[in-house]
Amino acid sequence: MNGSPERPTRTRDEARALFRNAILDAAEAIFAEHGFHGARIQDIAARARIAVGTVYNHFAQKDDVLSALLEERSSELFAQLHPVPTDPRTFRGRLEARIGRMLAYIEQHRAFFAIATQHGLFAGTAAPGTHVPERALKRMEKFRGVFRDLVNEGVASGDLEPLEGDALALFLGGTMRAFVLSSLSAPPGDHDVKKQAAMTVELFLHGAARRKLRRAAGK
Amino acid sequence: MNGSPERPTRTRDEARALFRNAILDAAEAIFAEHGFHGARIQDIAARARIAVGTVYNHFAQKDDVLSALLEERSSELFAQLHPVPTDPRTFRGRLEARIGRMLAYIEQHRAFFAIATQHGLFAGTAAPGTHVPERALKRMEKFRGVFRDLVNEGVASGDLEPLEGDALALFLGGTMRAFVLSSLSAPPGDHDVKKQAAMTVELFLHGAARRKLRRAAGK
Amino acid sequence: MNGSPERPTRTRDEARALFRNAILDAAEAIFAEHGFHGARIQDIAARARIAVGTVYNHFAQKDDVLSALLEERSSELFAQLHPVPTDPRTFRGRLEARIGRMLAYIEQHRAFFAIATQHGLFAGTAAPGTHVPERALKRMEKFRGVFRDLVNEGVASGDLEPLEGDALALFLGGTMRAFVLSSLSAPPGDHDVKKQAAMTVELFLHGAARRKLRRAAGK
Amino acid sequence: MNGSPERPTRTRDEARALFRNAILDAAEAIFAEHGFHGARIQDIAARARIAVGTVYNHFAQKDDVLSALLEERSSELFAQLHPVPTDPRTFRGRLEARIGRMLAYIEQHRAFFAIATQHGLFAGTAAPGTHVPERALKRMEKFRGVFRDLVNEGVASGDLEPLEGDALALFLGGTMRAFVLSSLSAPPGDHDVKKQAAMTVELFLHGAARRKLRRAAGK
DNA sequence: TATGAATGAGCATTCATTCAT
DNA sequence: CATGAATGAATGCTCATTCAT
Repeated sequence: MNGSPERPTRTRDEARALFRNAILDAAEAIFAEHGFHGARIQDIAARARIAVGTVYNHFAQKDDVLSALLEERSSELFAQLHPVPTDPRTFRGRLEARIGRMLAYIEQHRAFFAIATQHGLFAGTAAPGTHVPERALKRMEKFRGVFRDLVNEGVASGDLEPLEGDALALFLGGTMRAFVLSSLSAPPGDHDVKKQAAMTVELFLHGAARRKLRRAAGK
Repeated sequence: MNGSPERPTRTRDEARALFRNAILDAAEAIFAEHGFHGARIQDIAARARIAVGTVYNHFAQKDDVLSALLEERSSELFAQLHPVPTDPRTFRGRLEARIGRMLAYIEQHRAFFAIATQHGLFAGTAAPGTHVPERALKRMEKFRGVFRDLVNEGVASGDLEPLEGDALALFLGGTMRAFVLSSLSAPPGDHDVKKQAAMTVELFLHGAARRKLRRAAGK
Repeated sequence: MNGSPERPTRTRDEARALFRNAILDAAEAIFAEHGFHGARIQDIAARARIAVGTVYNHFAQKDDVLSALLEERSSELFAQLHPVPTDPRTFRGRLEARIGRMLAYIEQHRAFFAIATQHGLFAGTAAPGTHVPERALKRMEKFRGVFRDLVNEGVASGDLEPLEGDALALFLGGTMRAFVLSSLSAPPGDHDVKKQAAMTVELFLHGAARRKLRRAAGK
Repeated sequence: MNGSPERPTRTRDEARALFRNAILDAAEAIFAEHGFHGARIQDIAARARIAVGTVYNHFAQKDDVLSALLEERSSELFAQLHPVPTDPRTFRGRLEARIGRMLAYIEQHRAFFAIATQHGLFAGTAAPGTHVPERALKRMEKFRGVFRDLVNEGVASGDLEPLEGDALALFLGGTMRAFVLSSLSAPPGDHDVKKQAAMTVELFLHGAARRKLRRAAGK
C-alpha cells in the first residue's frame, strides 16, 4: 500500500544521502591532505566529482562540512566503545577489547584524526578562532560522557577507585590519547593495536610505579 | 678595550630584542583571541603599536611569528621542569613539585596554550596543512625528551617500572595533558594547581584501579 | 462544432495565465521588497508557491519577468488615462480626472512603482547595465505617446500652447512625476490624490509665476 | 616654521586624494558603461591603473564607491546653482542662468547621470534593494533643499506664487528633470542647453496654457 | 508541464607580503 | 631600520539557468 508516495521520497532521501556521503568522504581526504584552511571547496567538489554549488546544497558553509565530518567520525568512534557480545567478562578484559576497537578505528582514519585533533575533537579547549566552539564543546562533552560511562562501569564493579568529578574519565582519555597522538605522528601500519590497548589499560589501571615493590608488598 | 664599537652594537641588539618581544607579546594576545588563521599581521602590529612592515623586519613570515612564540613559550614551559634546590627529596615529591610548576606556568598563559595545543605543542601530530611540521616535530621531540629525562630519573631511582620505548614519557605527558586540557576549557582561576599536580602524579604512579583491593592484597 | 478540441485548449491557456499571473504577482512583491537584483528567482517561485523550474516554463529569463511586469503595470497605468463617460467636459477638468486616476493607480502599487522608476518606467534613460533597453525604450515611447495624445487634445481644443516637439508631453510627465516621486518616498496613505491631481494640473497649465501680477495685468 | 611636520602630511594627503580621484573617475566611466551591478571592482581598478586592493584601501565596499561618486557629483551639480557675479538681475534671468549651468554640467557627465538617476540621485524614492537608502534620502533632501532655496528667492522677490510645502521646489525639479531625462536618452551633443534652460524656466513660470488668451486678456 | 537538485561561471573581499619613502 | 600604502593572488559563496524525473 501507498507505495507511490513512499518510493520517490525514499529514493530522494537516498540520493541526498549519497551526495552527502560523497561530499564528506571527499572532504575527509582533502582535509587530511591540506588541513581545514588549506582545503578548498573546489577541491572537495572536484574530488567528489560534483559541482561547487552542490556542496552548498548540502552544507551551508565550509565550516559545516568539517563539523558534520567531525560529528560523523566521532559518533562512529564512540560507537566502537559499545559492548559486544564476544567481549570478555572481566572489567579489564572488556576495557581492553573496547579501547582496542577504538584504536583500530582511529588507525583506519588516521589521516583525518590527525587534523581532527586540531579542531577540538579530543581537546575540547574552546580554542579561539576555531569553528563552532559551541559544537566543539558539545562534542567534547559527549566524548567525556562516553568515557564517563566506561569508568562508571568499573566503579560499579568495584574495579576502579571512585574519584571525584571526571578525574577517572579524563585520565582514561588522556592515557589513550597519549599513545594515539604518538602513533598518529608515526608512519602508519606498524602499530600493534592489541598491544597498544593492553598497555593503555595496564597503565590506566596500575600506573607507572614499579611493580616489584607492589608485588613484594603483596606477598 | 675597544668599548666604543661594542656599545652601539649591544644597544642595537637590545633594541631589536625590544621589538621582537613586543611583537611576540602582541602575537600571543592576538593569536589567543582569534586563533592563528584569524589573526592578521596588521592586528599584531597594531597591538604592538608598530607598523606592519616592522613585523617583517623581525620575522620573515607570519608562520615564523607563531613558531618563535611556540619556541619561546615551550622553552619557558620546559624550564619549569628543571630541578630547584627547594624541591623535596623523594621522587614523588620532586615530580609533584615540578609538574606543579609546569601547570602553574600553563595557567598563567592559558589563552595562548589553548591555541598552542592545536599547533602541535603537545600533540606532535604532524598535522597536514599545519605549518612548519619540521619545527613542530623538533619541538615535540624536545617535549618528549624533557619527559623522558623526568621518567628516567624515576627508573634510575627504582620508583618507576622500566617500560620499553617512550611509553613512560608518553604516559606521563598524557596524564598531565588530560587535566590541562580540561582546565583550559574551564573558566580560569578556579584551579588548584597543587591538587591537580598531586592527582596527576598519583594516577601516573598508581593508576585508577581500586586501592582497597591492593591494600587487601597487601595484607 | 468541434467543441472538444477547443475546451481543453482554452483550459490549458487559462492554466497558463493562472501561473503567469501568480508569478507576476509574486515578482511584484519580491521586486518591491528587494529590488530587481536583490530578488532571487527562488524567492519569487517560493512566494508563488511553485517550483523554480516553473518560472522558467513561463519566462525565458529573469529579465523577462521584470519586463512583463513593467509592461503589464504600465499598460494598466496608461489605461487610467483613457477617457471615461463621467469625465468633465472642460479640458482642465478632463485632465484632472484622468491624472487623478493615474495617481490613484500608482498609489495602489506604490511599492512596485518605487522600483519601476529605476528601471526606466518613467525616465526612459536608456541606462547602461539595465536590461532590455530596447523594450524599455519602446515602453518609454509608449509612455510619451500617451501623454502626447493627452496634450494634443489640449492643443486641438486651444487650451494648450502648441510647442515644438514633445515639449508639452515631457513637461506634463515631469510635472506629474515630481509629485509622484515625492509621495512615493513618503509614508503611504496620507496623500490626497485629488488635491495632488489638481495641483499638478494647475502648475502644468499656469506655472509658478505669481498670479497677482497676471491678474493685475489682466485689468 | 614647522615645515617638516606639515610637508609630508600634506604630501601624503595629496597622494591619497590622487588615488581617490583616480578611483572615482574610473568608477564613473565603468559605472556609466556597465551600470552599478555590471561594474566589477577589477575593471575599475584596471581603468585606474591600480590594484584591486588599493580600491579597498580607499573605500570599504563597492557600494561606497558609488555613494562617494554620487556625493561628489551631486555636490558639484548643486554648486552650479550658486549665484555668479555675472548673472542677470531679474529673477527669471538668474534662474535661467543657474539652471543652464546645471544642465551643462549634467551634459558633461551625461553617461554617469544616466545611471545615477537609477540610484536615487534625483528620485529620492527610498528604492528597496538600492544601496544606502539612508544616504540616498539625505542626498535627496539636500537636492530638494537646493531647489527650495532657489524658489524661496523667487517668492521673496514676489516673482513666484507662495505655495504650501515643497510644491514649488518639487515642481521646479520635475520640470527640469523632464527635459534632462529626455536628453539623457537622446544622442549626446545635439542639445542646446541655453534653449533647454529657457524652456524649462518658461514652462516653470507660466505653464503650458495657451499664451494668446493671456496676452489678449492683458491688453 | 511541474519539479527542485545540480550546475559552474562570476565576483566581492581579504590579507600576507612588498617596497618606496 | 620604521613606516604604511600598494599589491594581487586566492577563495568562499551566490544564484541564474539547466535538465532528468
